Amino acid sequence: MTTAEPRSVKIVRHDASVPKAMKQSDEADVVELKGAAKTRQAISDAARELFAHEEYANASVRNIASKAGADPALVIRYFGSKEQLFLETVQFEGFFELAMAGPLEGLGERIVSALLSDQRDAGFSAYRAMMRASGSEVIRRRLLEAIHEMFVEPLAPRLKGPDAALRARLVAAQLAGLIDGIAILEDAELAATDRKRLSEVYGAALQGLIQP
Amino acid sequence: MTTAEPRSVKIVRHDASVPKAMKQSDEADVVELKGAAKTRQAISDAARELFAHEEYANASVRNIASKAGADPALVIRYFGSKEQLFLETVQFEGFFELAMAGPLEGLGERIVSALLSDQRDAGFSAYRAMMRASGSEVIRRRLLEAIHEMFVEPLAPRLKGPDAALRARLVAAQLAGLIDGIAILEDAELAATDRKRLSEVYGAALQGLIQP
DNA sequence: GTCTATATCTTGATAGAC
DNA sequence: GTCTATCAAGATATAGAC
Repeated sequence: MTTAEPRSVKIVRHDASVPKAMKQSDEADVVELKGAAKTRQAISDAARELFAHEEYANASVRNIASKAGADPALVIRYFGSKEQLFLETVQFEGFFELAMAGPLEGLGERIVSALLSDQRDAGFSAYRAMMRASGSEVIRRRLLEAIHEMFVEPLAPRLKGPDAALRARLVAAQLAGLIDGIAILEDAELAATDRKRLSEVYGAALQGLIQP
Repeated sequence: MTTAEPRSVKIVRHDASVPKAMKQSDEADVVELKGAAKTRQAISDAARELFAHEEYANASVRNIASKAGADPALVIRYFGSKEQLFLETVQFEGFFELAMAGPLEGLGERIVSALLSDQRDAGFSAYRAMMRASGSEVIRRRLLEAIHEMFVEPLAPRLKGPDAALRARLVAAQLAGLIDGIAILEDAELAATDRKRLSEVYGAALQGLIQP
């Protein structure tokens, strides 16, 4: 079943496959993967996909290996454990940075809008996967850290008035609640709502905490 | 091939030391349950407790039975399946009704305040349990129904202005995000925040959707 | 480097003795 | 009514042949 054919695949290498040594060049260089590196990448991709759409308990090592066209034993061999594999593959991307970069005026609407356009991408999936796996303390803490890094830390220093840190954290909470409804509970009415309208209405609620 | 060796590790029966005062609930404890009804009740209580604090996959039938001091076979016998047991035990209570009953003025703050005082009760636990088990479509739908019954349906008809139904749904989303932070991710900073201050700040954000 | 084979454990659920 | 005994399936993880 597995490809004994020595075909190589072009991928963009991030820091995921780099153990500990810091790369001097921070450009994402395109490399040709062969052998173990290729297999490892295939496992990583398959894991990201399965963790995103399946339940944590259901995304088994066997299923991941099968989807990757690799052997289950290699999954453990390369990543140590299933939980470690989860932590290395399920990550957020900086898709809020653009929205966050602009002025405080209209920021609430831009954040919601950015979230809604990510619907098929990594943001929703990572949050859903981590919430469903939040019985694990390691994963729970990872998600909490991500929330602080993505929202509270960039946003809090910019907010005027009292309780800036608290308000920044609560903006993140508002967003989390929206993801709960759309991406986790799959609320059909919410998903069917016009994005622009949703961005306006909910964005105004966020804005109420950003500029009280 | 199960263990032919007579191991000493077994399920400890608590018959000799049954904790009579397990729950001090002031409801319906006047009736002494006996036999099957008593066992069923013990299983139900243990399940509610375990589903609330453990991961769904980790709250096994065996663990539930062990905690209830009953036999694992009886769990299935009485409730049919693990999922059915979940649906029969994990339920919301109407703890928002009081807050919802008052005037629209200050409703946001009252809702948040009601939520925060429930911290140890059924509301938080049920939401956390259902979110973590949201890989099951049945459970996912149950939670979505509860959100609509508790929030959208009572609230939407009272809201003035456009998008009343959407705004009511989004108020529920705001609340869900707060529960995510406090009860699921166990954000220490959020939990340590003064309740009154939190009710005021986040309540104002809710109020922005209730009375735009 | 990869995969076959398996060890070990746990799950939900069932059958039948007591 | 309760529990012993067990099933069949599936999980993670490991050892060692190729």
